Amino acid sequence: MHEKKERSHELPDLPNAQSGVVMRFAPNPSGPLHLGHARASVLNDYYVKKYGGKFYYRVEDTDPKRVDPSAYEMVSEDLAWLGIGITDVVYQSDRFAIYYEYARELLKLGGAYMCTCDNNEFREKKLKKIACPCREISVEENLKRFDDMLAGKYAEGEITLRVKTDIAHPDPAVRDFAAMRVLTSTPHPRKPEIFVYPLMNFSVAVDDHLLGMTHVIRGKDHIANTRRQEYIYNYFGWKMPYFYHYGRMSIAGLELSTSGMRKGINEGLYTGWDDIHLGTLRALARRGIQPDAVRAATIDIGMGDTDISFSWENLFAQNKAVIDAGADRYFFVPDAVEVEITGAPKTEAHAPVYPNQPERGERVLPFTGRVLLPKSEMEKGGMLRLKDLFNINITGPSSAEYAGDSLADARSQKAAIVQWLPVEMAAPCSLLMPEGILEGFCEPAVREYAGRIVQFERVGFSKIDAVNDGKVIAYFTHR
RNA sequence: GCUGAUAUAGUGUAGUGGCCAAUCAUGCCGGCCUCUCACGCCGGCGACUGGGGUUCGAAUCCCCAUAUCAGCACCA
Repeated sequence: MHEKKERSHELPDLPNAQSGVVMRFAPNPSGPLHLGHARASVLNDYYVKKYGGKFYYRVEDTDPKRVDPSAYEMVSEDLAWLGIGITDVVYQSDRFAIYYEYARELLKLGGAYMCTCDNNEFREKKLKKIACPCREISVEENLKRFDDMLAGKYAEGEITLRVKTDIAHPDPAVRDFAAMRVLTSTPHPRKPEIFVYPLMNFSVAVDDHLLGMTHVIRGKDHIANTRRQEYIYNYFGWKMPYFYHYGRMSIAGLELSTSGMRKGINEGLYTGWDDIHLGTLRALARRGIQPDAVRAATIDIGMGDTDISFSWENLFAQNKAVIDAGADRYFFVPDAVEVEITGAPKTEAHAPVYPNQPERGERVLPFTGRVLLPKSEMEKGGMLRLKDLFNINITGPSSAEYAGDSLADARSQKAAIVQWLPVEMAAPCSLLMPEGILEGFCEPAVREYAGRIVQFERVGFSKIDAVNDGKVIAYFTHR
């Protein structure tokens, strides 16, 4: 009756994976992980768990301008929360010497050159399929320029290591792409002495090979990069990993870019990285979304290259399947009005903590004459059934009279069965929803649920975020 | 503009020439259960972007159109 269904399907097999795989999750440490990262990490993690092998968390911090030092720790926390099975951690900022070594090697192979042309001029030539003069300089001159670069003889922007591809390649994106440059304006938070930085395509190709990646699953924004990296593999005679590129994912009404979220935080639009309106994993966690639900929803989406608009419905449905059985039921009365009920006997209500499992116990709510009811229900007038108590007929904005105990009567009159609270047994409670804050009262027992999820009957699942001086702060999860 | 990719119900997904008058999940509607509009159960609704081909036969292959997306950075 309350068994969890297996709701996520299997992903297709990977080629040459039966004896194990080596994969990686390689984000730029610019902020905490969000739903987009969840897809990258979960898909790769799925296959490492399926086939066994290694899973690298590779920190791609080769652009000091894009490093937020606090992100190093946040990403690790987020990966742990998501249950990603990282086996090895690598910082690219520990590997500059390796990149220099392979860059020198590539120059010797004639697979790259040191370009001193103006960037904009190069770009214009490239679009016209015209090679720049630097492309023809000798290996010796290239190596000299390279050594001079490492010796600090070139200022920022004066020199670029370019990989020689095909200057007339039909795709302008792959023509002699940049692989290394000088950058002195921003010191690296971990390596302040460094001023020559590899660009993503170079460091990624070198590391993917050196670390022995067998399969790479990443977004389709990297399709052109894969083609570029292929040149590096070919120059060195390396074997390419299998590459997969999943499509773009958007979520209605959600900012998914780290820079966009940071901007919003700085402008005061959001309270922080875990603001209820954001798609970061920490925001989802705070709202009561479970890592297993994120995983299931992500695997359900799979790695198709179609662009998709991810919908909250699917994530919420997965999450509900995860949390329902563990969520005790309580009353929360939003926008409460105090109602005097006349003619009723002193009695008490016994409500189950979880209807499908009576053994979990019951909540006892005494009735002594005055109760709190949702304003919206009172305004309807007519008969109401106070759940697990008795019926009332509404006689005014804050008054009602006893109308018998019969549940059958309430049913036959189609009276709403509503949540209520004794006035003397009500804890103030703020329910934070994306649309705003719902003020009201809940059962005092909810104060014991900090950090856990309850279901407020007829309202929805809620994560109890904190209890301050007896006041409950809850985050609405979903219905 | 150039290069590449994709197009199945509201959303996500399965389907790689006949077993597809198309799968599963979610959503919505109806019913059952139930002192929650939860959980569970039953039933229903709802899709192959368009047009040409190829073939005995196409959601599946080819071409064109349209739409969407990605890249064309000294970001990742």
